[in-house]
Amino acid sequence: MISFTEENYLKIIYKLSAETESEISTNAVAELTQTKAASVTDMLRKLSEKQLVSYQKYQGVRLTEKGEEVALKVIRKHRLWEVFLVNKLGFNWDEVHEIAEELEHINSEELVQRLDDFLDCPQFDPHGDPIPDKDGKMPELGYKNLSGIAVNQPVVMMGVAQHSTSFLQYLAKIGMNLGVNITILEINDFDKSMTINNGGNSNYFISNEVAKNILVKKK
Amino acid sequence: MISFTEENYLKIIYKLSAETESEISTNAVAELTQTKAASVTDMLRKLSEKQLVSYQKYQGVRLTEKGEEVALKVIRKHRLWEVFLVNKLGFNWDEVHEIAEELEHINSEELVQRLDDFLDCPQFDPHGDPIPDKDGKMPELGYKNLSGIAVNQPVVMMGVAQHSTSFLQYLAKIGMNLGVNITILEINDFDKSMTINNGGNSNYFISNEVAKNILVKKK
DNA sequence: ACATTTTTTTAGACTAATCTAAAATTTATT
DNA sequence: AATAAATTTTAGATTAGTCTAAAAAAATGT
Repeated sequence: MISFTEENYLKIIYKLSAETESEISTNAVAELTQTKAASVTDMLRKLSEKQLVSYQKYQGVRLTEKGEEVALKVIRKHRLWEVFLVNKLGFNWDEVHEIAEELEHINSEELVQRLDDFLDCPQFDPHGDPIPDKDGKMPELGYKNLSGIAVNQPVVMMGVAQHSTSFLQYLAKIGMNLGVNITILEINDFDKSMTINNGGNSNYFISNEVAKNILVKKK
Repeated sequence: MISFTEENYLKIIYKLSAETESEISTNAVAELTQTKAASVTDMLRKLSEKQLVSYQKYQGVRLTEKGEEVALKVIRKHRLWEVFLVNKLGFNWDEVHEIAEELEHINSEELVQRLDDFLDCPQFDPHGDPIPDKDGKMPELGYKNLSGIAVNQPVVMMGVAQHSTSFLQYLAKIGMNLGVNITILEINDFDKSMTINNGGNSNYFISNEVAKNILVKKK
């Protein structure tokens, strides 16, 4: 049996692994789980005993195949529930993360499968994140973040790399929704902030911090 | 903050209260929570401190208004999710209880309200149990159990008083679904078992134990 | 009414997940 | 390479929810 808490640790280690090649540090996990490093150490030992992670003390942690499988199931559930909340219940994309954090731990393979069918087997959640399929296969997308795109290269917004309510609300306010066409009009050398057009009459000025968290593909 | 576990205790005390006028005994709670009496005593003291129940040691327990409010919210969620699982995801009525036991603890007023709307504000769950409204008001129904009905009095099946998988599967197998017309053809004096017709060509013989758990209204 | 049985509570212990403070190890800096 | 700084682990404590065994109270049966 894998507890609610253990599932959260695995999910977080998975997410950190997606950003780094190397082992994940105790502190990095502590930050995302909102606990102290000492608590993480205890949990890593426990997960290691259960063969869900490979962990040597002071050397960081990595998911085993079994651990990755569990993490992907949790992520699958999280994202499917988000689709449900937005597409069926009419929530906005900035309102669903917290609720999905709870729903992702409901245990029933049958439920997940039926939910998937009910939603017509969506490939992406409301933030553009890919939804792993039944076997944990995650579509590789090759999206880039807006920060690496050149001036005048037309792109389409496909997702976000950050899910905080405030960030999502900000994007909604300036009309940055999934699917909009974006062109960078000018990039400031010193801080990489940029002026963009996203289809409307007026242009927007955004910081590099924002651009880094917007995922796009070339047209 | 009210924990998952505390919510379960309150729900169970509510259900026991619906069957009895007097205080609920520690043992009765222990049986339904699947814990030992000693654990129940501890929890009752805790709930009492939180003003969710009124409890004097050795004197049994009763919900306060605040406690009843919480219990009704949990029951509302449980039953709404059951409607979702059956009406939207296509589960059978005997498959949903366990899953709803988990879903009922998801915390979000907004979610409950939107779910309610999405399901067209149902008044009854798939077992015929009434769903409390937003303010905790539970429609009084005056259903009787089949065990108290006279021979030849036509009635309609409206619900069940027991939710075990095996019982529900048995009912489904003999065509006892919500809404069917039932007539008692004969009652055996010694054990109150009975022969009934429920609309089909063949009649069924059911025990009093079964009859007691079938809720009906007169036509 | 008194003894017996049943129910309930107390006392003390256990597990999971967390914490703080101190010790150990690794990494960075001069 | 030695020392300082940062990170990670250990040790010991805490909280929620549970348990068993023993004690206390209530209910039951002559």
